[in-house]
Amino acid sequence: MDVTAILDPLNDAQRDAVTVPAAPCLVLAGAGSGKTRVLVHRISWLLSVEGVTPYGVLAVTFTNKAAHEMRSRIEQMLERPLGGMWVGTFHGLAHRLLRAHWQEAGLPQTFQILDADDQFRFIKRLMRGMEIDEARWPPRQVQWFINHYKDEGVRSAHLERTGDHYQDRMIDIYEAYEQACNRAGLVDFAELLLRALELVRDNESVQQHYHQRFSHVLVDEFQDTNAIQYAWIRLLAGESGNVFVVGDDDQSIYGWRGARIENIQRFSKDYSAARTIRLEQNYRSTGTILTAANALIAHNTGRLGKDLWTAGDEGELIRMYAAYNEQDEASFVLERIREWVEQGNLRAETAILYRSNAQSRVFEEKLMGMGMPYRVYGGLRFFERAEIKDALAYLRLIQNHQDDAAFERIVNVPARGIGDRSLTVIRSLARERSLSMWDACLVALDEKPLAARALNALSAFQSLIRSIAQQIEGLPLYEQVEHMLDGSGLLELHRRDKSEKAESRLENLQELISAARAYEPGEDEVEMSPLDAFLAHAALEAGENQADEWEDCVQLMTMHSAKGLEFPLVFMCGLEEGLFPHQRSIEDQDRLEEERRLCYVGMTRAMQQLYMTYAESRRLHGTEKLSFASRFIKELPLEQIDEVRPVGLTQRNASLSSPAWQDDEPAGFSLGDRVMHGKFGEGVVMNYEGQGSHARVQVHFEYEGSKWLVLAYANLERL
DNA sequence: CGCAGCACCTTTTTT
DNA sequence: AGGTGCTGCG
Repeated sequence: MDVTAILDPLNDAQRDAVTVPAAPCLVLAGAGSGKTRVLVHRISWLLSVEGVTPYGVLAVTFTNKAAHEMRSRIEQMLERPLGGMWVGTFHGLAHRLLRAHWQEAGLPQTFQILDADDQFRFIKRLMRGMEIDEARWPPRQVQWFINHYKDEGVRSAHLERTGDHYQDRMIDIYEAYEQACNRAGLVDFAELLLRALELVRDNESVQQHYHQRFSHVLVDEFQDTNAIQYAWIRLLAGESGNVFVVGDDDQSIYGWRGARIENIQRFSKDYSAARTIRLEQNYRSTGTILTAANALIAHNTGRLGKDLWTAGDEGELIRMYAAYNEQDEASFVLERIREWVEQGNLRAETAILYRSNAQSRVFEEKLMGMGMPYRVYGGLRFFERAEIKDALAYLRLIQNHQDDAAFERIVNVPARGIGDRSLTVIRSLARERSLSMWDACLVALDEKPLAARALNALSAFQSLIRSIAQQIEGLPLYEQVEHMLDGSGLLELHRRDKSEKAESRLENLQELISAARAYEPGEDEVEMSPLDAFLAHAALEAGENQADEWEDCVQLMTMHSAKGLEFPLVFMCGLEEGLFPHQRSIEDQDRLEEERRLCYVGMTRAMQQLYMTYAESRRLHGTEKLSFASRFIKELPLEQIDEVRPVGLTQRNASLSSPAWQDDEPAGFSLGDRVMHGKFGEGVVMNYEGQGSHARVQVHFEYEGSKWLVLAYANLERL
């Protein structure tokens, strides 16, 4: 391999990172600075210049997409397949470890993976069995509680009961959940990571093996790692290992699901010899966009610090549009897209970004109306559809009769006379004797605590599962799926249903057969049965967000899902206080800063042109609400902004001299100030408008909620 | 057992 | 507003 091919396309900082001598290294890679390129070239460098074998390399990402892309780009560069190298997601690799060492990990060989939805249902069922009041302990919160602690590496046994009834009961449920999962051979997403960590940590020989094996560990999107993922990296790489992590603290937007932005700071402490390399040259956006994005993110505190720059043009100003309402906002955006397309550009080059999914609606209606093709990201993925999950549950139960989650899901789908009454009896039997539902059925058939009719139904169900299991043994995977669909009655169930939805469900089930036919186990899955591998694949890689034929479409997505993508023309919509930053994040400094990072992520998606819009009035949850321009707009430098005025000026803020969103801060108060009010108590300044004696501030009070106060009368005291 | 009507909630999402 | 999930009835 020619070294020049690896180094020539790189700038100085990138080259530094790619060729850094084997030692811990932190690469702070700004948006659009060639992060993936650095990772790919780094690995190529290690393999072709440093003489590292693929076998010794571990590369971890968060998403399957990133993992696939990384692998294929390395292979393309080196012009050979890279057997032996571990490239995958945290969860995928953890799964691989657990499959390889299922005995040491204390799992049954046929253990199955619970996705978030499976886990939720399972928790709910479990709580019913425990007769826990779902109003006091909402299953959502229980799920959050369990995952939160698992993400921190804390098991129920580590938690102390303090006498706080709420907390203690949570721990009880957590404990029962762990037991139920163990009994059923089920592993949720957080468990994959925790269990794999414990496996490597507590098992000397396993640890030795992987330490020796992985001379180089590389991590993508490091700012998104949670506590356990970080522990995992340290454990696998060893204290002085060659860890090469790439991330951007300014793009950390997943704190709410456990990501620890502090891991970036911690890295330099834990690996004191670590070099830090900054990639600040941006290859994506215009100078104008970068200047504005830099200015915005500068409002955050505790950054590692980084300013993006470009060798390219300043480009056009950022266009700001104050819409009258959300309808007007959508019309404005779509009109601009129409012009863009008329000028001979692609629809697929444009993206409409918003903070929350509900905002897509207006755009969709209008796009539909004008016959413009579009694609909305997000929503249910293939393997998450109800009919597909039913089918998978059959396969799981066939594979492992102890799988209670699967059992509960399909025991009466299609209806076969096993009602709630019967199930309640079976559940309590299972609980009393620590049995799986399946085994509890066997006991019930023996002890007959139910009417003969119910018992017959249960017995028939078990025979059905057994007989399908028997029939499909040894068949090719897709025939196994085919047989199951037929034998279970699932196909028949949807065939009989004459609704439109049932038709698409049938199509999806057909598609499942095709997916099984097309499925090829990865190199790490060859030792599993094809069916187990397929089931794991379905859970870990839920499939495309939407089956997309490559039609030229306008792209609609949340700013979260836009991360990592780029578009020549970007619209950021709904930049209003309460929507973005979201109401729930406004009062907490850390969460507000995460919102600001999200705004930064959104802005840095734009290559050539960026539009930002807000609506002065918006219909949300059925009610009309007046709103104010987002503080993020006010944080952008005016020099980079071109205000697009509607033809007949907007209702409020009609002055032409200063931008519509820019009110002067009222004397003595700025956003985020803590204030005291004689009657309402303590609060935080959230917004302001007007001037002089008309100046008003919006204050969020601890107990009274948000209020608009006229400064001249309110007599606020700053704290 | 299935369906209809009603209360409830509503940020972001990957694995 | 709109979807979801639960309750109560036939």
